Amino acid sequence: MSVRVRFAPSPTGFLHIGGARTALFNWLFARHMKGQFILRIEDTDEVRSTTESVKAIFDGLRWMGLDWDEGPASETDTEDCQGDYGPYYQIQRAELYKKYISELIAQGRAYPCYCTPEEVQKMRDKALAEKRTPKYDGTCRNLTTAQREARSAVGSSSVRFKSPVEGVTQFNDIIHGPLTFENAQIEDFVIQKTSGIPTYNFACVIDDHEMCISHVIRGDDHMSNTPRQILVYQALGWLMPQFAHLSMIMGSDGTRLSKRHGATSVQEYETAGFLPEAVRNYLALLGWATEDSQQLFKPEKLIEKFSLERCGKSPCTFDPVKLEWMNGEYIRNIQSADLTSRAMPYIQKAGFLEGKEEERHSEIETVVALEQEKFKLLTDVPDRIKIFFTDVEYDAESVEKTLKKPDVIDILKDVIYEFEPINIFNAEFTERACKEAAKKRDVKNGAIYHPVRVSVSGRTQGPSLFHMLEILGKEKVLSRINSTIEKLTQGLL
RNA sequence: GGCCCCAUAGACUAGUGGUUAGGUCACGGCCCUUUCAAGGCCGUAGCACGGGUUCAAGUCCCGUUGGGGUCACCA
Repeated sequence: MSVRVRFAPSPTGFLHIGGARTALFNWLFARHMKGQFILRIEDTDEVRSTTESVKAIFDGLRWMGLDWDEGPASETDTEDCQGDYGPYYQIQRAELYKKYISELIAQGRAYPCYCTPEEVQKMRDKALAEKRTPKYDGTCRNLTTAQREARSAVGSSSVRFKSPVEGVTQFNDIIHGPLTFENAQIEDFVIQKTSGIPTYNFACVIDDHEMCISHVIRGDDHMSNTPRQILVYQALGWLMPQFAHLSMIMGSDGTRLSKRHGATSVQEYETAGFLPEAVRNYLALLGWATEDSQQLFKPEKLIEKFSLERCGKSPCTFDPVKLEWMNGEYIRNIQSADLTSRAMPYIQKAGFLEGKEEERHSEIETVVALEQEKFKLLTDVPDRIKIFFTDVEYDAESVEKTLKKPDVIDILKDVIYEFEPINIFNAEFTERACKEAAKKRDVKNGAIYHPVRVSVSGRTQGPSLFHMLEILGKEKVLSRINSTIEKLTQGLL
């Protein structure tokens, strides 16, 4: 039997980092097993589902590089899909669910319930007040045909699944092993709302079966839903898929990852300058590891080595610091041309090239390459390369530390004296010239280097000095140093 | 509270009865270096606790504690 897995988000918000991890594990498993990865939109929540969320989910998955073999092909046209098991929006599969609801009612495995949400809520409150487990009391479970007819004449109904009152429901989770739940704990849950729309626990089963899903890989917050779903499989006489429940991702304080832990949507990570392959690599390591605890994987290696059996059972904490480290690793390891194109949107956003980014592409690439090993985020790129393209912005602290020392003006003048005759203004000759200046003044090289750095770049931190000078060119370097001398003389710094 | 799951350093984890408990991030030190990085070397730090089983337990069993999940006409 071929492997078919699905990612089935409900479109009620952006693509959350936890959802992205679930999608990734499904995708890795599908690719590893040479199976199918299916995207299904679970939009049975009529009030919270939005098309913006559908788009956000698509964008997030595409950015992560998680392509789906079957699923919606368009976020706007819900009819448009790829794959033979569509439609992939649940709201369009209403007839299918109705068919099975009728079947279950006919078999006596489900029944219409005329209790209103308010009445049910009252039961719940009462149970809680008496410290009992809230559970539907079964008012409508044993109605006679006559009673049913009478009640349906005056009002519409929801449909409840008739859960067994005794026995246990078991399944063998790929990650957790054998799991057992007592049926007595499971109430007669609603499978069709009064609106006629099925609930999650029902629609999910119908679709997983109809779409021939072989493995259900999802967060372990769904673990307690599983016995309910299994009951539905059994009632319908269907074989159930294999289940694999992934551990939850937590924030640094041990609570469920949420807004107050910082960025939680993959879109925010894109904006912050992360590379999708780094995010993917990091997320893969949250709850999964190889025998040798390898950290960095080429994309095809991740697919090759991934296995559900090696997924961990315990919850894990999301660590943004390690993600940043990993992003830096990826940035260092791609071609500088590639880095430059990926950083381009962030450079454009910074705005200092005023729309001339494309025509100055090769210049940019040169300086990006110079600084490549220092970037952790793509958003670091504009900040580090800016000095090559804009006028010097003097950093107050750097000025204080290096330009406010005695003799600095004379030192800079000496440097100009040494630089002026240089014809080939490259790293080698500028370094030689600076050393010469140091020698003549009988000072340490650093006494020359630091003032030069600050006068041409405005700060103490930056690229390798002589390479920076070479790229800047003789004309710019001399004019920046002269301008610094002038400002110093006039007391403007 | 009921039910379910989980438990190796601050974080992610390797480990399937016999290991000096390994790797990665973070942290500290040293080296390299004009700066910031990167890199190299070294280091601090861990089997939650208590009972069993066994010649031998991080590893198996039970309990305790702690953490998480879930108890909707949300998914």
